[in-house]
Amino acid sequence: MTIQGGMSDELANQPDLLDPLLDKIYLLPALSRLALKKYIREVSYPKGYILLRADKVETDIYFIKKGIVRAYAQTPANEITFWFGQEGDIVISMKSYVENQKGYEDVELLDNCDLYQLKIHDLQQLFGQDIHLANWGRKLAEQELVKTEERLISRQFRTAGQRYNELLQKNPALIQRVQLGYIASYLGITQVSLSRIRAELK
Amino acid sequence: MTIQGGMSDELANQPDLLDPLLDKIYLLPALSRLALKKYIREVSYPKGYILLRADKVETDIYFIKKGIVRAYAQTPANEITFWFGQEGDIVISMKSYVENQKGYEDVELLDNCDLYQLKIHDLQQLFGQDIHLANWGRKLAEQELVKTEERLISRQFRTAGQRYNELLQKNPALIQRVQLGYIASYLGITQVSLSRIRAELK
DNA sequence: CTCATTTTTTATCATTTGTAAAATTTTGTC
DNA sequence: GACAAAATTTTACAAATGATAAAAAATGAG
Repeated sequence: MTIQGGMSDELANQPDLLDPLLDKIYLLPALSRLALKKYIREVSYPKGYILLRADKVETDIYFIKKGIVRAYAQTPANEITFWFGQEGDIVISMKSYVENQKGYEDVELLDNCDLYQLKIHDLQQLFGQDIHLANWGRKLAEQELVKTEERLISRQFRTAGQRYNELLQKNPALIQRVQLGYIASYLGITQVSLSRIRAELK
Repeated sequence: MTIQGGMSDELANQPDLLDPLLDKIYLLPALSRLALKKYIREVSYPKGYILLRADKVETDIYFIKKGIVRAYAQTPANEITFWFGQEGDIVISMKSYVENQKGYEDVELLDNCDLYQLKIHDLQQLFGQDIHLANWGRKLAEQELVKTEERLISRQFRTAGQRYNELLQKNPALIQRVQLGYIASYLGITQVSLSRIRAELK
């Protein structure tokens, strides 16, 4: 079986991790899914690569096939990490995607990463043409919205110590994969404070 | 001129504040907008009324025509206000809307309020039928997402004092309309701390 | 394996923020 | 306008967090 269209051989030939990723958002009819996949290509970048830049209107969004990334913002005083992305997560500059404006964040690869790349422009064209893809895009935004709301609530309702424990429970792998300085920043405390919290747990 | 369909006379007869509210999200073709408005009705509730409840899967969403509301969550220790809504804002339990699950929040009316009410079920039906409404729903989620992200960033990047000043500048009316205890909670500090911040500004 | 570099922890002190209680101001009702 | 209730500010003290520096541990290159 061959798949027609602009899809790369690379993408067509390997066991497909993309389909479940797309369907997790919203179950698409086969034709709509194919139409979308025509515009998706796979890319790899090395550890340390800056995938998105705060001073730029980004033109692409990414799905993480393999690897881990962090989003951070530069402030006059220091640098604040406010998001980690792992396998299955979506990397978007929301400001670019929604408002065509510069975002807040740089996104840095903390590992060598394999990514699925998709042009925002192509996606928006599809939204106007295919009701299933329009609803897929709706669910994409809605699911990110719930996740973002959960992060906001966690931050507003829980102390840094509680949030660290929450992270330990829900995502123990993250703490193995990411250095504690970034995690402290993510929790909104200094690395010294995080050390104190960790010391209390022993 | 008469408008056919299920729209109430009340809604049809008054100067329409609803159209601009709907179009601000995403400019709809006339037919799609009419299809949507058929399911929207206007309701009023008094100050103190609890519009959404944390322990309930909510079935409706609301647009605020007139008035001001707050969302808060009950914690074992106390009550945390984490959102204010005013004219033009949308009141949704995102967990109910997106995942059909209980949310975190009660929403209390801080004034007598006029609201536009819309059943989530009806809206979701429309999303499957009309690509323009599907894209309207997409933009609704996307715009709320950017707003939520901005609240998260504000909270993570700025001190309570900075955030109070930001609020003073961007939304001075809010501070007039809402008691400071709620605003302190919203800023993530005690009322005593907020008093200290306000005292320093004089 | 060893050394240099980076990351994490520990210790000390200064600052900020919270808690509790009292004093003051504002609001709403009769 | 006077009173009661609610909201806000002030004060004093306690607890938590940050800044800085130094020690310890972990990581990585040769």
